Amino acid sequence: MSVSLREVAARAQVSVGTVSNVLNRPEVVSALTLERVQKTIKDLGFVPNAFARHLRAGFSRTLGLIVPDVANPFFTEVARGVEDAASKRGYAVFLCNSDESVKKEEKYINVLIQQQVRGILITPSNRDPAHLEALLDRGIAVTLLDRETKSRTQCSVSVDDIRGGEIAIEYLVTLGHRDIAWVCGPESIPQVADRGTGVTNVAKLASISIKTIRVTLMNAVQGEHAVTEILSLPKLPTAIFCANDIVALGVMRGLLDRGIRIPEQMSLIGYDDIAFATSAAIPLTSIAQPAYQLGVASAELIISECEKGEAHAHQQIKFQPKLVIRASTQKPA
Amino acid sequence: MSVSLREVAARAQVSVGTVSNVLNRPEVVSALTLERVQKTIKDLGFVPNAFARHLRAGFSRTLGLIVPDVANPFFTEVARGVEDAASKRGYAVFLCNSDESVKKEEKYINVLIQQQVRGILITPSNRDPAHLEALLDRGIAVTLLDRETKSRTQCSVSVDDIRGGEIAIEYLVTLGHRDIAWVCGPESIPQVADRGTGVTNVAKLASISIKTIRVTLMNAVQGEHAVTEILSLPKLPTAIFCANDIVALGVMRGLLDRGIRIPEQMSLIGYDDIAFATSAAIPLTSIAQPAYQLGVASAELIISECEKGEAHAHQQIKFQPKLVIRASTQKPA
DNA sequence: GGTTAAAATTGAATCGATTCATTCTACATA
DNA sequence: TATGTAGAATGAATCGATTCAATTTTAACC
Repeated sequence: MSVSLREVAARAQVSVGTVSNVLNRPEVVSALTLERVQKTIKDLGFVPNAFARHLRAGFSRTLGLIVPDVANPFFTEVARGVEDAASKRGYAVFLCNSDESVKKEEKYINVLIQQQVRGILITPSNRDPAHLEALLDRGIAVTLLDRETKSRTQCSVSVDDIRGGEIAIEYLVTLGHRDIAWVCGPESIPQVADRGTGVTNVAKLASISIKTIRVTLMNAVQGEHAVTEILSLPKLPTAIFCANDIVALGVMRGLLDRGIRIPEQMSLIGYDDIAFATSAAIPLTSIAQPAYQLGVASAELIISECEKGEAHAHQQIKFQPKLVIRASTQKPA
Repeated sequence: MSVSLREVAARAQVSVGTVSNVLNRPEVVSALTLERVQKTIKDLGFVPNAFARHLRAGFSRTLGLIVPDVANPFFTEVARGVEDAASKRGYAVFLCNSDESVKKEEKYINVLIQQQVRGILITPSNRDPAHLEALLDRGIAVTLLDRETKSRTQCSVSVDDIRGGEIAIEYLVTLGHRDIAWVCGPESIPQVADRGTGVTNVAKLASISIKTIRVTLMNAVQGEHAVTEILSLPKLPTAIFCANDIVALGVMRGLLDRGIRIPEQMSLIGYDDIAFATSAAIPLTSIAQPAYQLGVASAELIISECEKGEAHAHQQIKFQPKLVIRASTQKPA
């Protein structure tokens, strides 16, 4: 079936130890032997068995990445960043999709433990990720992704979601809006909660009141449904801020279907600034997050933790969101 | 660090063989012992080391999935299908992104060999995936994804891209269009080539000539660039068919920027029917492919191949594409 | 040629779960 | 009491790469 190091050794007339040295410490092998063994490796098409290697070493060069929804372009970008950075350092990545379900998340964590991953990058589904601490005892590093932690036993890479919420509402207020609806997902999602906090902060300062519409899932269909609720509000808002772009695109569709003009009759802001925001019916104003950077930073952080061990200092990296103005917002009528 | 089976055995006062039996053949263990050992496993938080297990077994329960672009929602959907199906059967999946580069693809194949994956699902970047045959000698099953194969040593799951190209042009011709532009990617991408064949087939039948615009990468920016080329055509087409939705969205933006109205002045069809096609500036008519199904089918196929071994009969599954009509197409002016 | 230090090579032990031939137990039957 | 048998439990050998103490080879010098 597959060629083992032992066979290479036999064929090249050297010991297994030497072949191992050729692979891992070529500098201690004589030039002649090195060349001969390398040729044999090539001839036989030998690829070392990562299982055996890591079984002995006690750890692997694989990472796990658990995100709530790969179908969301924001997380796809994050995943690309993680992958690129990991692959550059010789790490392979298991990508898992928790679908915002705590149960699925736990299942995947177990799978990843079995696979002996060296570290797990996770955007946890529940607010209090205490169960993650247990991983550390297993020697598995954990870095929170798109989520801040107060715990000093983990790294985290996040974007300032409170500030993001603030920026959005500040911008709308500056435009002159005073009746604003905030379409958000479950309070249990920390990103949503934080953006909501930002919304409230600014609302207080500007002494306006903001209507909260809560959807159960952050997808386009739910966004479309939210429109009905918005339109039945006692006082019609002049602007809508959505917890992410996907929901915003749903809301947009709902509004346009009912003949409501954007931005003339209703301004609309999303969150994430996914690539498709530009191609939307009305190019969508949004709060941009450095998704790819988020992925890269988190992968580098966790790999550094894996390799430096004790010498590693846990870090909390926080990126800043940015307002990207497009056609879906303007002054209220 | 991590608890080994040996420690469980010691603590439960049984032999390692018995613990192993508890895990893999509980029916041969007496009820009393079974319970005691299971309790110990729980107490100690023991999770079997997949490396050691698979090293001995000679194979793993992991699959590799190599796609040209995870950022493309079509492939994201495929990946979800693969993941769901694999996870249901207890398999973990490495997701790799080849970026349409043969070099990256080869690099990932090597990584996957090292990780001892049981099978690889791949949408190959080059047309003649001869190098994949070599994987079979390693005992790694290979299933082509979104790509047909004539080779009877592999399974394949694909969508009839020729038919897809035909459907699109047939529809445009039926509407009355006779001047059509076909915006496609590199000829080296088989899906593109096949769709092109479909385009040509129908063009011949209807005796119309179709202008081919080739972009180097299948992304929105390239689509936008293609518009310049289209508009400089000696005879302006009345309809454009794009090789995928992402490119189509780019073309749409390019057209709208220049004040060309869709569909009044120009009809536009995409391919893939990604979720965002609905939310586009002009909801996009597209050729739908059962992406999720594609993923599920391919994962089930390869797992069946892995587990049945010789008894497995290689299959070529082919799905049919479907026309989804939205607002971006109508009769020519 | 002899001595010694440095360089190169060797190969048995190891990682942890599985396998399977062997041993042990319990219990029914002669 | 002796015998047979099914059921349960055992533990050494195994998978393949790595490690490292021990050994062999090479080079350098007097």
